[in-house]
Amino acid sequence: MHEPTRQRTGIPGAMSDSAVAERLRRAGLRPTRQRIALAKLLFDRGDRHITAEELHEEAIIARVPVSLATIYNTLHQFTDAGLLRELSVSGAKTYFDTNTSNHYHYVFEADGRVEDIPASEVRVLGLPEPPAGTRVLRVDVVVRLADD
Amino acid sequence: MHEPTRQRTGIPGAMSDSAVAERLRRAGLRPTRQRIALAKLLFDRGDRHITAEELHEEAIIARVPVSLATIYNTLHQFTDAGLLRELSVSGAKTYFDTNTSNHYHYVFEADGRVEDIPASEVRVLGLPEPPAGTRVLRVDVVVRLADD
DNA sequence: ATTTGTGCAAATCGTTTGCATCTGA
DNA sequence: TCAGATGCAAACGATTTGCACAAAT
Repeated sequence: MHEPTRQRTGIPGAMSDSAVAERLRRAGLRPTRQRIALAKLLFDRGDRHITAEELHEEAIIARVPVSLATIYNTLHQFTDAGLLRELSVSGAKTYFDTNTSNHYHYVFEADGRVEDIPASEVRVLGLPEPPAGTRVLRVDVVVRLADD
Repeated sequence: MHEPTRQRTGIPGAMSDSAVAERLRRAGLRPTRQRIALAKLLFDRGDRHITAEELHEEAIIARVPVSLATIYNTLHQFTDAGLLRELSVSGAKTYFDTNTSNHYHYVFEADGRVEDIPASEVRVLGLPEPPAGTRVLRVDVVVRLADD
């Protein structure tokens, strides 16, 4: 139960409020209390896939009272600002991915969990030209897994 | 009334009721009026991607009064029976694909439309072994397109 | 006769919106 | 100050569910 983790601050996270504020500002977002708090929850822990509901709970636990509406607003603003990526991967809920770089996902059908496909050299070959008048925004690859 | 055309055309469809009934029976489904009617709407026209709402409208137009609840039930039963494939591809609505073979999709972000990637030699290379205790159900590839 | 399917309306779930109230630059 | 954020509750759209009724074997 205890990792050799010296300090939970060796993790990517542990940005100071002002560093987070600066990051938000650079993204064109006014650094409000809620946005700073949510940004820290989102980005202080490396790559994660999180739903609005989950983030809301974390916020409450972290004693950052935010309404669900604000969570949704914030997630979408962060997405528009390029800080997050939206994953539409399983039917119902929407996941937000703190890793906006090019990568692919596992989806565990058993519980709907989403995870990155690790260290992969995954490549998609043989894609035809996109239809006239359109351009490729991105290519999503989802590997659906069932319990063995 | 009259039977203007026995087989509407060379289109895949035009299965007789009894042929459809047989197909349902083979899939382990009791061939009821509604299921037969819906199966014909779904499968008489080659590959399609359709939502519950859309199928409901088609059914009404085809003078097959079915409730939306039954549409949902039927789509899921067909999916469980392997007659359809569920596509969770864009946030809100769920698409059902009458083509259950291995193929990939375009999603037009502009309107959420889904289409098959045509005649493709698409291959996904470099996937790692699935995590212990799991097996790959399938690999989905979605190419998201925006208007140019 | 028994089992299974169907229709309806109400219920649920995730998400969005309208609006009055705050807050940060 | 004052545009922009936030909270709340009501609104929403897609899907599901509970239960009385109807149809298939």
